[in-house]
Amino acid sequence: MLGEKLKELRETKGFLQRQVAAQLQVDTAYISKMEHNEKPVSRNHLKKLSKVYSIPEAELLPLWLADKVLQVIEKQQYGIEALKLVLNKLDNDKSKP
Amino acid sequence: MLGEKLKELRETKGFLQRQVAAQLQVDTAYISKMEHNEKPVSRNHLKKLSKVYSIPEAELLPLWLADKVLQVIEKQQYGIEALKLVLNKLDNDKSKP
DNA sequence: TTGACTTGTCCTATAAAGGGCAAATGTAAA
DNA sequence: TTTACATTTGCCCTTTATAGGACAAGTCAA
Repeated sequence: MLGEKLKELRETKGFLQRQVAAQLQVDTAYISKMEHNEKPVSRNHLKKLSKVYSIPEAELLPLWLADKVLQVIEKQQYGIEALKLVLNKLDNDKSKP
Repeated sequence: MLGEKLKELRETKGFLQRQVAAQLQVDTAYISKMEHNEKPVSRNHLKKLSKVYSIPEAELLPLWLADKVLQVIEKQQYGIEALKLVLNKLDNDKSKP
């Protein structure tokens, strides 16, 4: 999910991977993999990316987290049930902290 | 979430941690930690536990997965948003596989 | 051809899993 | 009020997995 967003941002801003790579001080292959969800994006890179693309980090963070969740449940049975359990629990914990 | 369930199961079956520990071939401290969510439960142990307590693994798996998800989003902002994004994506992917 | 991007392979460092041991604490009964 | 288990907690250790990243070679479009 994050990958697509990053690619889209880069393209609408008209940047080349080479340019973004320079800002993060990595090579272009690394950027390519981020945009294809083949490498996780570190919190640190996420922050830099939000600067490079001039958007609030808050716009990327949910996607970033979602990818991490996705990776936990992918190829696993009961993923949806698990997510619902978690949502319920969070809801529940909120009312009595 | 899983910990509480394991403890409850053990108690209603009237087992001691020592007995369960023997079945899994670990020490009682390890069982205690599982029941307090202080150590993750491996898939393998989960399977054994389902046998020890004579319940289908399917009764434990969602809780087990939920704990893993929880651990990803805990102490993180936008956890709920992320979960909702994931649920949407899964829903979406289902319709066009 | 050249420049942009992708893909595969490899390496290293760090973090987490899996687990033991000892000491502390809880608890019931003699 | 000791004794005897059951459980919990803290600390330690080793192994495995993953993150983070480089590099080379491949593909794709103009």
